[in-house]
Amino acid sequence: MLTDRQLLILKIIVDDFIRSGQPVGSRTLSKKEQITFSSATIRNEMADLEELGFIEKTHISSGRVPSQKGYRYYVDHLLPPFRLTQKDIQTIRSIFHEQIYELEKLIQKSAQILSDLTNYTTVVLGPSVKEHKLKTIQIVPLNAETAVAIIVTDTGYVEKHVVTLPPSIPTSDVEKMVNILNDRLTGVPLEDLTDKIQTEVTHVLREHIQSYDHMLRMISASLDLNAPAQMFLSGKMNMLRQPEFNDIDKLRALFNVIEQEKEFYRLLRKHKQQGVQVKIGTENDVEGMENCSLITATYSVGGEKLGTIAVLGPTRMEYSRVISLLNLVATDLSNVLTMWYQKD
Amino acid sequence: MLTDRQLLILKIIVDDFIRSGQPVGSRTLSKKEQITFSSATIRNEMADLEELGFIEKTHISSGRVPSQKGYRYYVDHLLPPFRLTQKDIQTIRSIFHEQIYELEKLIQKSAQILSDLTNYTTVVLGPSVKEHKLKTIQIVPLNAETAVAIIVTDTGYVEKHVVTLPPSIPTSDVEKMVNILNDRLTGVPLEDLTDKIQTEVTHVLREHIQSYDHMLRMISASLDLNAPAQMFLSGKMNMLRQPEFNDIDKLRALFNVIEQEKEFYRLLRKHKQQGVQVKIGTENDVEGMENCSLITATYSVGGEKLGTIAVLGPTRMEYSRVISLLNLVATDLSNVLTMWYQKD
DNA sequence: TGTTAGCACTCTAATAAAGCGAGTGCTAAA
DNA sequence: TTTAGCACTCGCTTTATTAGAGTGCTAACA
Repeated sequence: MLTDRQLLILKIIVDDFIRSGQPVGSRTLSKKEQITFSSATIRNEMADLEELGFIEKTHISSGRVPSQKGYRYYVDHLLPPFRLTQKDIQTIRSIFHEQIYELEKLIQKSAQILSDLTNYTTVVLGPSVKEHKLKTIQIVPLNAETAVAIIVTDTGYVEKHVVTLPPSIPTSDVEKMVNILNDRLTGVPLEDLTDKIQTEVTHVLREHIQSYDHMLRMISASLDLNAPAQMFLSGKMNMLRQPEFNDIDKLRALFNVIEQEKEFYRLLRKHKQQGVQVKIGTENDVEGMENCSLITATYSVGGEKLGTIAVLGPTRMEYSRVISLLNLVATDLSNVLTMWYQKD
Repeated sequence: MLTDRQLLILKIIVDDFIRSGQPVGSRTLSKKEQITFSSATIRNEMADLEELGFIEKTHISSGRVPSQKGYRYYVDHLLPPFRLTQKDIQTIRSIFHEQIYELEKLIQKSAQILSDLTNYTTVVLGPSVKEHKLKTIQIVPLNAETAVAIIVTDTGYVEKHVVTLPPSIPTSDVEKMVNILNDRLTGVPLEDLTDKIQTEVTHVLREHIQSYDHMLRMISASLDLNAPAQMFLSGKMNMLRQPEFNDIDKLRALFNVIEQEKEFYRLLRKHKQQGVQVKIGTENDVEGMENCSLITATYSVGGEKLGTIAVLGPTRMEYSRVISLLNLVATDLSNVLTMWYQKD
């Protein structure tokens, strides 16, 4: 559909605009060494490209700027191969050289490095804990009335919850209950806990424990894990440095979205299959993100998706570089996690 | 030193400027009902006030704006009594009506409500966990090589740390160790743990446990609590709405400080004694906070300071209202916490 | 037939000029 | 001591002007 010359021109326009942020004119283009024809020819080609919707003018006599469709085509067909510098690679690898054994910390660190390297914002969707299996439940009484209920999963995830104890319950009962719970529930995925308690634990408790109903309510409350997967954002303030958000109103609109987090949650969850995905401008279908692109990748253990890691930047984004960086982080992260969890 | 009339004028200028954000001229002032004299008189008085350094002009023929000294005097001597609305009071009280049993959540909620009510940014310095006493240590093995070490304090604070286990250590040894640690260390303030382990636990462990040195190192690592007290920020983005930060560069400078967090840590720790403290502009002695004021208050249990809660806003801040709100939150928070911890 | 030089034209952004209005300081009168 | 009056200052907005970058179109060229 597009001639080679048109592709060349489109590619250079996008590259140049991503680099400079300025609309690209025919004269500027004609000076590029890859270009062997005159500015007049370029003008003709640009008029065609504009008619086809790949580029647009900011005003009637301005240079051209990639349209959303133009970016899309660029990302799909024209992306120049990008060689990460050794320094970038080393910076990323350094995350995994440190002795970090906690999933959350590892994820946070990844997000931070990625946002530092790209100068954009990184969003990570942590793994849903629902599928993690219970390792142990502990109830630590603090005083006569309150206790901390602690849940540990096979992945090392720890959740705590301060609860009230029934008045004057014997300590032995608490211990008994903890034993029963651990006996029956170890290895059960967190999302099934409530059911399992209903079907298997209630009747046992009823036999052995005073005021078992209060205790049950309490334990159910602390197991109320309808909490969505954790999300980590890093480098929000990098957006302050993007010239497209020099306008305070655009900035406000953007941060409204960013602070919501809800939308990101939705967007990141959408990404199911492997590989890197690029969503440009309105493709994200979020108000306030018209001028942003979101590049997402999943990380996984042994092929099974754990979560999503994404970079948010202006549509005028260094796609090539960001995709490479994101890819590296995601695969490294997956590798490390796969190693971790294959030990079991 | 200042005549009553000068005080009146100063007060109205500050009030009006805080309200409107516009320099206040003699004509505007003369229309206020409290003012019984002419604009010419006001001009004379304003010239004096300016000479004394309480107000300044933004340019040679502009209205007057409070100087830092002016704000200082206003806060120290002219603060109008502020009656919180019933609605504000109820909103704040609602924090404490909910069944929250966790210190962190309570603090976060307080910060959030305070930033919502004021439209400024709230910073809270959580209690230092150093003085909390150990309730229990648990070590939950995850697989052959790793385990989660969990520390619970008497305040319900939980800290976890994933650690590596010595190769092929018997489970019984881990249990033994946990028993020994709990035996010897329960009730010890966290900050003394390392010492206590050195003096009291090492020799016992040596007798009973294989590869006790690895275990010791491991447990020490997970007790490495030189982590500073937690800090919570809420409502950072409220600053976007302050007209003084409409300028993108000022905004950047401000967020540089906010994101650092280090400076806040320093500032909030400085506040030792009871009561509300107001630091205006350069009084904070932090680059980038010249246009900001920080109002701090401490919260405490039974008179003993636990942490600090603060509101950050532009120097053109609703001092009266913020002080009242902050006061209410801090005292309510103190009351609730005192109730909690007097149960022991 | 595709390419290019040339040119008139358009529009932005930067700069200058002009007028308005809010506010000041000073003077002289009450 | 207070106030009315007035000349003056400056920021802000509006209007004009200009320079420059870029375009589309036409006609000539290979």
